Amino acid sequence: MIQFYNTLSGKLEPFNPITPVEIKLYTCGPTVYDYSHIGNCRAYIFEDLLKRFLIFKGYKVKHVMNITDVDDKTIKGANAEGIKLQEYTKKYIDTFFEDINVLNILKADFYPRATEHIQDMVKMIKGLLQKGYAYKKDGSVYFSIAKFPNYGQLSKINLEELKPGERIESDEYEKENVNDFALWKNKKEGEPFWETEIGAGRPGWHIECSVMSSKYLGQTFDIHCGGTDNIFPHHENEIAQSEAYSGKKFVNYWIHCHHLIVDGEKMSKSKGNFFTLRDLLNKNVNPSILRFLLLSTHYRKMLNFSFKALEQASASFQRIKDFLYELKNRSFEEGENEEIPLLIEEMNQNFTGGLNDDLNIAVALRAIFEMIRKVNILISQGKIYREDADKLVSSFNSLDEVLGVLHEEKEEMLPSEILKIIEEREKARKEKNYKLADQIRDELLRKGIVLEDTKDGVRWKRGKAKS
RNA sequence: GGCGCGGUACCCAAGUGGCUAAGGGAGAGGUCUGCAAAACCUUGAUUCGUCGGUUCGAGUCCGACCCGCGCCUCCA
Repeated sequence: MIQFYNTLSGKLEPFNPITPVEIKLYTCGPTVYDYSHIGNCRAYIFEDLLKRFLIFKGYKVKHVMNITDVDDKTIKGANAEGIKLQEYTKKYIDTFFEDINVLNILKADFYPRATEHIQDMVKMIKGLLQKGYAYKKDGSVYFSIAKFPNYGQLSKINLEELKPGERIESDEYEKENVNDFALWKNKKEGEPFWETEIGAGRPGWHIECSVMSSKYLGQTFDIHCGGTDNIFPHHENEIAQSEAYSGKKFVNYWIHCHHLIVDGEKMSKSKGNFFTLRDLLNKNVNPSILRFLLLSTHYRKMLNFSFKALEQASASFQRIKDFLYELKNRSFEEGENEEIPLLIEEMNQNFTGGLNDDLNIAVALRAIFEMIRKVNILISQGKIYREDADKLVSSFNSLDEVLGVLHEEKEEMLPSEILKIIEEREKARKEKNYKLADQIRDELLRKGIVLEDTKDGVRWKRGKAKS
């Protein structure tokens, strides 16, 4: 049985899909005004883990992720560069796809864009006007939260106690109630707009998710994900719009991941601790290791990113890689150990059991590390045979359908000059010229290449460049 | 102010009523090795922020307090 923490109820709940045939999943996608930062990456990776796990459990998943390509920030960005909105957002849409690809995130089935669903939005807004949930004012359309008594159910916010804040003054739109939110924003100087039945203007932010989720997944669907900051007001407003319009429950399970902080502080550009994925790749951070790090903290816990944490994750990750390398490359005798299938079964049980429990990743990873230790002991006792090694490798590959980190990148080739150097060293070793051999080894170490002399010959791997 | 999260070994971190408190990293010891490195094995908290309480029994429940952090109208 799978259970998830549902923000709506504030409790762990058994997961019961609307139809077991196919789970309908909606995840809040990027606003394409900048490169993905590592906080975005964490959210995407969490959603990917969730989705992969559901697939691993045998479900089909229909996944929709929106792309917000018109909003205050994209407009501002395009204007700042003096280019058309589409031209501006295209760049970040492209880089978004590059980023999720680098992180080995499974593709969604649909990536609907706000600008391509204006007519659908107009239709929903018209419906809300007709039903009396929305009103027009100075060319804009607002949702009247006073008409929706359940407002606040997701965020547990009591509107009477919500202090309006200073934002009212800076808001140039007139609303009946400060907490009402815009469904449609009147045309404004210097902003793109659409001529529609409800007037010339552009959509408010929340309406796109309500429209596009129901269009592709139906008016009631299973899971909606996002970061905790989206709970209020974005997701609260989505519920209000969608349920007012359809009269049906919008989403059964709201699953939110917590934020990421850097060195114990909120990540912000002004603090200089703001990292995009690109920044890290430029620092030669291995994306699999980054994925492993972002994956290994439970999604509802705040994740403290630091370069020290990255190093620890790297060492931990390397332990798994070394184990698999050993299984694949060591020469084992023919035969099999009947204990192995039992150990594999135990690992699978523990791994799946952990993830069943609200994606408890720590328990799942423990299952893997316990397996590694047990098998390493058997290897040192000579009790692992060729077939066992093969079975173990394929069992790890199977679990990696969920983790998405171990998959073998293409066998990396070293530059031929370095291969030549390694050969030279081998020759020196055969001639017992250990002084030269050690010299060469140190030289390669400085270049970040670690050599290991094993019984089955020399092995190299990437390490940290040491001076 | 409102809502919420967390404080478990040097670091990260699981565990939410009951055998000896997971796992990973670092450290230490050992195996292997020409020596190394790497890898592998072994090793770690009489104790779970503080103080009370409930209970036969609490890190785990209740209360108070201390500390750190996040969100609160467009930042995942």
